[in-house]
Amino acid sequence: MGHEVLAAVLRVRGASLQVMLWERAREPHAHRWSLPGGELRVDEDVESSIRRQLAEKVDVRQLSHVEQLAVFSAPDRVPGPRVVATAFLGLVPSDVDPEVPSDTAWHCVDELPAMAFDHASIVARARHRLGSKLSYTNVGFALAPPEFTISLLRDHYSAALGYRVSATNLQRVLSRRLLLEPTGGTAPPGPSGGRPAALFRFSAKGIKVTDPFAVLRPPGSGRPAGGGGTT
Amino acid sequence: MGHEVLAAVLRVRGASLQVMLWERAREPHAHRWSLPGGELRVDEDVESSIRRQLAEKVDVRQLSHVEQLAVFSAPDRVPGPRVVATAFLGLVPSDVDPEVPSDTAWHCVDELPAMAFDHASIVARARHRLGSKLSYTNVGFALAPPEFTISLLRDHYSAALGYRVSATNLQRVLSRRLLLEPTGGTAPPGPSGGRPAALFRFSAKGIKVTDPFAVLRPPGSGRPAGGGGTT
DNA sequence: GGGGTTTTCGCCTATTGGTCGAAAACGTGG
DNA sequence: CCACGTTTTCGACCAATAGGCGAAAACCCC
Repeated sequence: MGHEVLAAVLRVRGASLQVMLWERAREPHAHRWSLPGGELRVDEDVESSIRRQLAEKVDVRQLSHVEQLAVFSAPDRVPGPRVVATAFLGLVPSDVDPEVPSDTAWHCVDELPAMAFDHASIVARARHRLGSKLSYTNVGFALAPPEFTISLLRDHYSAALGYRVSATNLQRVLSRRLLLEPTGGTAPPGPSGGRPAALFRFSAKGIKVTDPFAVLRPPGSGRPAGGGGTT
Repeated sequence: MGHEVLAAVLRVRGASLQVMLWERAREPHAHRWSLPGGELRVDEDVESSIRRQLAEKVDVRQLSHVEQLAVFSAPDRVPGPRVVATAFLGLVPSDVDPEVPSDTAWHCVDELPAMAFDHASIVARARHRLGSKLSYTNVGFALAPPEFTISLLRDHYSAALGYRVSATNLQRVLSRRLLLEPTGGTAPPGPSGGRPAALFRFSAKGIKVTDPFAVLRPPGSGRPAGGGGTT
C-alpha cells in the first residue's frame, strides 16, 4: 500500500487567496491540476517528506508555516493501486514570489481549475483550517512579511477569511495578545497620499502558533498556563 | 510500507480521565501497553478501519465521538519494517461500561504504565486535543450520558481539563451557546441530601462538534454563518 | 494653503467569562 | 416537626474582550 504526501500551499496575492498547483502532463487525469507532493520514502517522516518535495517547487525557506491537515484514504481516491495521502497546509508570506517550475502556477482558491483526484477537497479543507486558525492562533503572521502595516495585515486576513475585518479591531485584538511589536519605522504612503502607516513585527511574547486558547480557563488565571493565551 | 490505525479512546471515570489500553503478549515490547488498532486493509478508509478494529474491543455504538488526531511517521517508530500510523481520538460516555477483552483495561492518563512504541506520545496528543476542543466545541457532551446534570458535566470537564471549573459558569456559557436543553426531569439527590439537580440533554441548535468558532466574526453577525458559533 | 486620502486613536457599547452570595429544595437527627 | 447541613440554582456584580464610530493626525497633490 503506497503512501504519498501532498500540500496545499496558500498565499495571499492582492485581495485573493491563492494555492500552488501544477498541471499533470500524463494520465491519469492529464491536464488536470494537482497539489505538489509525492511518494513517502522509507527513511523520512511525513513532514520531512513534504518539505523535501516542496523544495523541488519553491525555496523551502520561503515557507513560513507547515502543518498536518488530515489523512485522505478513500480506497478509490486514485485509480490503480491503493495510495493513502497525508495532506499538509503550507503558507508563504506575501512579500516573496518564489520561482516555480513552468508547469506550476498559483490559482485563486475560489476559481479553481479542473482538479485531479480528491485534491479539490484537500484545498477546501486547507482553506477551512486557515480560516479557523486565524481566529485563535497567530498563523496570520505567516501570511505577511516580517515587517508589515496594520492595513496590510487586515487585507490578508480579509482575503483569507472572505470578509472584511476592521483594522481598528484587528490591531487592538492582536495588541492585547501581545503579538504586535512596533518597529518604529513607517511605510511610505501610497500614490494617493495618506498618513504613513506604522510598521510592526510579530512578537513571540504571545501565544504559540498551534496553541488554541482556553475559553474555560484555569481558575484565577487571566490566560492559560504555559506562556500565553488569547481571546 | 505498512499503514496502521490506532486510537486513544478516552472516558471519564469518577474524577479521572482514562484511556483504553491492551497489554502486549508478544515481542516486540511484550508486557508493555499499547493502543488498540491494527493494519489498514486495502478496501477501507482509515476511519472505517479504526471503527472496525475498535469493534473488536468495545461495542462501537458506545463510541460517542471519533476524529482524526495526527499521523505518526517517524521511520523508527516501530522496530522492523516501516509502519506509518494514523492516530484517532475516541470518546466513550461515562454511563456505559463496555465489556473489554481480558488483555484490555482502562488506565488513568496521568498514571500510564510502560507504553509500547510511541503510544505514550499519542495519548498525550489526544489529551491535549480533548482539552483544547472542550473550550470551543461541544465534544464535552460526548463524555456524558444522554441526560445529565450540570454537576456531572462539570465533573467531567474538570477531569478532562485537569482543573476545577465552575458549575455556574459552565451552565451559563453552554446555555448562551444554545447547547443545553432541560428535559424537565430531575435527578435524585445523593445520600447526604441536597436539592435535586435538573436534568439536561444536548441540544443540536448550537455549534457542530468539529466547528471552531470565529473570534473575528463576519461583520454584523453575532455568530458566524452556517448555523452557529460561540465565543 | 486647501481638499482628498489614509492611518491612528480615543470613546462608547455589547457580549462574554468569572466570582460571589443568597435562595431553593432536599435529607437527617434531634 | 423543626433546626441544620448539603447540594443545586439563580441573580447580581465585576472584569475582560470585541465591535463600531468619529475625530484627529499625517501625508499627497494641486
